[in-house]
Amino acid sequence: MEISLDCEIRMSLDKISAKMRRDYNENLRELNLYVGQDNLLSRLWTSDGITQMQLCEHLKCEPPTVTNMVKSLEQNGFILRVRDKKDGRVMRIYLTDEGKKLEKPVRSRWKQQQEKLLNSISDEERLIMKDLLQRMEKNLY
Amino acid sequence: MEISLDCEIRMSLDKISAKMRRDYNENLRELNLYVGQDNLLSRLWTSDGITQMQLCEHLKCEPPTVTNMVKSLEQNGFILRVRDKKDGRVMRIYLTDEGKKLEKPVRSRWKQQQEKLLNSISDEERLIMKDLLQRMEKNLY
DNA sequence: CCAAAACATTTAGCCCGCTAAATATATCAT
DNA sequence: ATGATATATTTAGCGGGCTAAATGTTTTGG
Repeated sequence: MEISLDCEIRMSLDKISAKMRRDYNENLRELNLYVGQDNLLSRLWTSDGITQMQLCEHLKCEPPTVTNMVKSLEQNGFILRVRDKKDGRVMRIYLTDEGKKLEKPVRSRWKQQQEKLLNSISDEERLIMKDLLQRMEKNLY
Repeated sequence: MEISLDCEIRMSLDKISAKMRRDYNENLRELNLYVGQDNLLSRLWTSDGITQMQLCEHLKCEPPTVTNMVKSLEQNGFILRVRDKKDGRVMRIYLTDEGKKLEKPVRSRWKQQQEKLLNSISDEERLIMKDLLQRMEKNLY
């Protein structure tokens, strides 16, 4: 296997993720969100009242990152931070009504961007892609 | 096509790129580089003396981003910024000897990370992957 | 020739993500 | 019961990337 081919895969991944990130960010600004915040909210739409540490694990990022994201989302009225009554160290994060309302428009934007990305790529190819990506993901951990 | 499958592709891409970025960043710290700076240097290894605008185009990022990266790389002694004599608006970027010396160790780290990512993925699969990724890349632009 | 438009870069200020260190609370072991 | 340790979060400060606005230089059109 040529090094150039490896490079092309690496570079393609880089470019795709960077471009997607920019596009999502631009797109989410209409909802007063920044890229990354949608993933945090997405976890809360499944079930809220979880701790910041649980968000860290889900988002695979560090505690200070969650602190900042949560602060911004709270200031914009999408979530509430409530100190746990039994364990005073813990903050539990709840969705506000405004935060719940974002689920539909965010999912719609996800779907739209996914279709743009996967345009002209067949169902079979999508399955192959999914498999390969998941194997690559495992390789990294 | 199920929305869930699209989501899995999107999420896998997200996770892979985020993890790769973190790993590269950690790895490059040994060379006193930050992730992203390797790509800028990589363009210069091909040929230096190019302008910041040309770096913008190559890196597909905005002028202020290049300003900051270039400032940091200059402070660390890897590049030189020289004002163009014919067009006083333009800064031309040159590699220092230290900057040139980074090519080998950076390429070695790229190769290492690529092999980690593509571990257990056959040559045929790599070709398929490359093709699919390049089609996806085109879709975004 | 000179004012207006175009262009390259910089500055200021965000957010994401990080690390190191600080803070606050809870638990554990003596 | 209390000092040490563990855990959750925050603060400070950095770099990548962005936008909006400022600066400085060049080009252009009347």
